[in-house]
Amino acid sequence: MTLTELKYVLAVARERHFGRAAECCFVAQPTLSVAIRKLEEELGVVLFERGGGGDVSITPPGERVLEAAARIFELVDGIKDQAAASRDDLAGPLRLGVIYTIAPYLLPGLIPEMNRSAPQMPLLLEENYTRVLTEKLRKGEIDAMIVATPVEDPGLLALALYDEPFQVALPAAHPLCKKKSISNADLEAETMLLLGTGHCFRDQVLQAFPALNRTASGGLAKTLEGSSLETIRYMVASGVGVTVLPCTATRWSKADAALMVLRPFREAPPSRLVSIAWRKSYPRPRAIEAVRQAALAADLGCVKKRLPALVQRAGGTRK
Amino acid sequence: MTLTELKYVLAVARERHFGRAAECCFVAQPTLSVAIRKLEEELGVVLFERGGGGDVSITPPGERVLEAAARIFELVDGIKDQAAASRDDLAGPLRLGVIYTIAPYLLPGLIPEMNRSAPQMPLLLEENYTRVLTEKLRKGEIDAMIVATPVEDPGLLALALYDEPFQVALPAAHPLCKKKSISNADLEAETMLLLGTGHCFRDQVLQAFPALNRTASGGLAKTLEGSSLETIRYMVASGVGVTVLPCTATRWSKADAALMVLRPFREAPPSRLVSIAWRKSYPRPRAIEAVRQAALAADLGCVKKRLPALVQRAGGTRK
DNA sequence: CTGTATTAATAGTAATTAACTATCATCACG
DNA sequence: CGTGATGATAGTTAATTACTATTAATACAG
Repeated sequence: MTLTELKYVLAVARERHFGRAAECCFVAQPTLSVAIRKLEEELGVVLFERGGGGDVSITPPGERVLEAAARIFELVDGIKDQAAASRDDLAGPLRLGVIYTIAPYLLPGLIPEMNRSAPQMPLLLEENYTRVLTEKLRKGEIDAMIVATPVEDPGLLALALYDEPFQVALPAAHPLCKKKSISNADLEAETMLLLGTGHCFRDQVLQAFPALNRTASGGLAKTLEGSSLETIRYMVASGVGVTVLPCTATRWSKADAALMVLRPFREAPPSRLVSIAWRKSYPRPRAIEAVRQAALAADLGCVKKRLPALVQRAGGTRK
Repeated sequence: MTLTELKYVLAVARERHFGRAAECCFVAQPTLSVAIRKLEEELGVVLFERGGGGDVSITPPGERVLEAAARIFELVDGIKDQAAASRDDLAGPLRLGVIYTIAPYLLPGLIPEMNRSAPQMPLLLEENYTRVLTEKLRKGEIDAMIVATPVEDPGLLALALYDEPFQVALPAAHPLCKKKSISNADLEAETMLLLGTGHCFRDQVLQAFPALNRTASGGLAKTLEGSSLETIRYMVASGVGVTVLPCTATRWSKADAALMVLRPFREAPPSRLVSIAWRKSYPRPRAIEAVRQAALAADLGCVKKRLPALVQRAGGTRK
């Protein structure tokens, strides 16, 4: 049984005439004769009674085939309609994961931009660690992620969004406030507040200032498990210690500004590269591109936007 | 879009693996790759995400195709099941027309026989005139008819069932009762009770005794419009006149036997040939045969059953 | 009754489509 | 880095489908 045969059955039943039915189907009459006889032989049932000179009439079993065939073609049309509706990459939800240290600062600018540029594509958002997001992305549990580490997974693609320099945040009363800029040596002598393990930003700060990594042995860094950058910011404001923040996390209120001071690095400032990543096989590339464009359009203050040309291709180590 | 393609979609979705899905479908793996890509291109939508080394996952639009495809195959299976059920000629109702002067005498014997030989084939019965039944048979409004005139319609086939001789029915007090048999001359002198126009039996009696046809000019025949043979029988019993009956209509009760007498014809007895007819194109020949066998098996007393060999082919005049 | 027109079936051929074998590209895993 | 597994691709063969031409059967007109 084929859909073509069923289509012919519908046409013959409708026209009650093989010749006219053939015209409707844009085929020659013998095509219908052969196709319908083939189906009749397959089913072992005569579907039409060909009355010599008179017209063709449908038999009771033919009637039943007809009903089912009509419903089959409703479903076929439904498939085509839904496919046409799905053809737009920017339709249907996109599951987007964003790491903890980016989401609160990027999303307020990204979401309105997406609502404008892709109103038919609701974002299903998830905040999590890079490691978890990468795993979920691989498994297809999310469709894209925005992270701040190089994405080297084979099977994933990534594009850089922006470069985010770090700055030093000091309590307003801190002695270092007197300096215009902070040297690495200055910083390494302070009590540094850090995010808990798992946060990539913690690792990035530790990598930039290896000397901080002396916690166990009398420690200059203080790890705050289960915290967020916002929590750390409040602790700085209350004078507990100093910290390093990505610049997107440094746009605070006037009230906060009275309690905290920002200082640039004297030496080459550390920074992190924020990228969007997705499965190489993900079938909606334009959806990714829309998110990328929205991220580039979002007002993030201090960051250096990356041009499309600066593509960071994942799976880099091996050629 | 073809049913084969949809079958492959179901298999790949079920197995999440092109190779295994191909095995399930008893085809080679490239067949699936090509077929599914063809469908994806036709729909303009990616149905499966082929994840490099990992397994295959289905996309949201693929999911929707899957659901529709599953329902399509339910309907396809339904078609096959119903076709299998319809394959038996002796299943499903048979619309049988029988003329007024046969039905009351044949059906009491035919129906139980049919219930025995074809219990899955209910008979939808209609009593009517030969002319009306023939028209309905041609139009496909009934499937077969039992009549007593030669069926000459091209497009129809017929087989003789039995030969039904006529007999004379007289009121018990009638002078002719004294005779052992009735001559045509005797009969033509009597007041003959006849069915109304339209009944073929009326015409057959008039044809056998042309002298009766003098109604207008002082009439020896009395036409009873809208009556049945039973009504005529009662009128004979009440002494209104004599009549001629087919022998199947002469099996009456003892009470009736006290009021009416049957006499054979002296000369070659007139008779009528009862046949079953159907459209040449009717697709259930075994259903017709079952009715024919049941009619031959029915106990009709006096008739001469026709053997299958004595086929009366319709549309006879032209070779 | 005979020729003509109509309609579906059949035969034979051409075109299209589907499937197979062999091979390749990609990626996961020791 | 090889090795094994997986899906894609290429080229060929087989099967199916559709077409043209013709036939058979019937209805209809003269």
